[in-house]
Amino acid sequence: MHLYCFNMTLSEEDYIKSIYHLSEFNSKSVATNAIAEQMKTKPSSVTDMVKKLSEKSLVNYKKYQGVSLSEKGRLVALSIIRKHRLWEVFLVDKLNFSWDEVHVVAEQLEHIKSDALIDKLDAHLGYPKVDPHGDPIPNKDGVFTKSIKKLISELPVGSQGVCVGVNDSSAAFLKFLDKNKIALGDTFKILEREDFDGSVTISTRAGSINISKQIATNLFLEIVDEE
Amino acid sequence: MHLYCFNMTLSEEDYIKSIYHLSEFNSKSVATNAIAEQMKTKPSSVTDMVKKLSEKSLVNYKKYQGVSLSEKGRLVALSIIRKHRLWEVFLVDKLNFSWDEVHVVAEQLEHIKSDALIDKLDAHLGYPKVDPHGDPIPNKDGVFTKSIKKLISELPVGSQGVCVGVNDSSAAFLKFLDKNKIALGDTFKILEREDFDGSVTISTRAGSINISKQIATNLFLEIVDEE
DNA sequence: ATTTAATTTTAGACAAACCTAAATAATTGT
DNA sequence: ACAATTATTTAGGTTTGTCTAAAATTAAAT
Repeated sequence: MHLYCFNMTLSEEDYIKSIYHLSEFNSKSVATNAIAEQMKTKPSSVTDMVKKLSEKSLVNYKKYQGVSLSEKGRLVALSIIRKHRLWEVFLVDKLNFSWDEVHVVAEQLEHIKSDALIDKLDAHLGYPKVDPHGDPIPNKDGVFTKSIKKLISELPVGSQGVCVGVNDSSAAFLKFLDKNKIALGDTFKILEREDFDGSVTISTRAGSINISKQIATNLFLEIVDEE
Repeated sequence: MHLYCFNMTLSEEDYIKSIYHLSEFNSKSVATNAIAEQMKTKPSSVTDMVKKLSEKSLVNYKKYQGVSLSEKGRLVALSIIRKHRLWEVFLVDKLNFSWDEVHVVAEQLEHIKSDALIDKLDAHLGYPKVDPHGDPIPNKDGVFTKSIKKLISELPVGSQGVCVGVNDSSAAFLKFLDKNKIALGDTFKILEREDFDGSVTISTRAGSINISKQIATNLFLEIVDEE
């Protein structure tokens, strides 16, 4: 038996992905309203769809009790996320897109149905482990190493890690990073944090620089060593 | 004003493409039944859709008189075909798909909406002029050099050309070509044709070989020089 | 030139995915 | 504990793209 079904509509896939992301951290059940907000639809539409997904055993659902993904649903979600992130790597590594442009296009590409395509794309990209934002790419069976990606503002002094992503992906912010010689893949160490303004001094290849709290809350590090 | 509209549904795009292909050679108007057969739907569904496309000025349509693409519709068709063929090149050149596998996947990829994506893909592939089947790739403005691709069986003795495609793309046929050292991109010259069985002698890099009429009716050459 | 056959269109229905408005259940505040 | 608020569901309607069956038009055949 195949792990996930191919006969899913675009809309069904989007709902599954949405539910996955909403329950990614607080692994409780997800509220109808929360899904409606994320999907930019109305709660009544969500109820309709959730019933449908429940009949397909993709979610666990009891009236008024919220929704959670079944194991089957979780695997579907992970296969979509795998595709999304592989396409993002492709767009950045091969087509020279910048971080902030890839999401919208990947949202479309993630729905392409072809196992062979994804296998070959994966090989072509050299079996990447993370996407351009530093998020882990699940393997074929939905297995992935949980990211220990954290915002600089949330890390203690002494932490060291590889810059793997941004929170704010506006053109302005990316331009700022460029000007300050901060790039994806660089290794940083957090040297000092000022209590009064939350600014942080970090060491980079180009020496040490001080970044504002606002910047610190928008840069993700993948932790290598935490003192 | 943009040359083609982005707010088209998947189904609308498929109909436009279908009408384009049906009127590609006999440039008359296309019959409702013909579209229905190609699209694997019923004639009544075609009538509905054709009315809709007519209101959007994508086709010329008068009751009981058949359909033809408007200039606008033709440009939409060519932009879809451009995408389809670029993706086919990508699948073969970069992901190592074989000729016969790419069509189905490209049918999905051709609907991805992003100008930037197609521009960058085009550049990444080195601005190819033809797809893996030897069919020409229209440029951004829908301009393309009409292919002078012909079956070996239809060419006179003395013709010379580059092998650009196959008619029958079965695994068995592709295997046969492989065994006889015939590959896409090879230059052939037609040396002789036997009247009694239609078999043809062609010169290849590896010397001259005789191919049966059946093979000759399944191999396309892009003509370089015709005596 | 009619009749027959084939093609095309209309009319009415259906499923998917959405909507609004009203009803019901759960939660919160006092 | 119970009224008020918020969250969720139901009921009924819309649009898109499909269908079947019947009616209308065109083409073919004798």
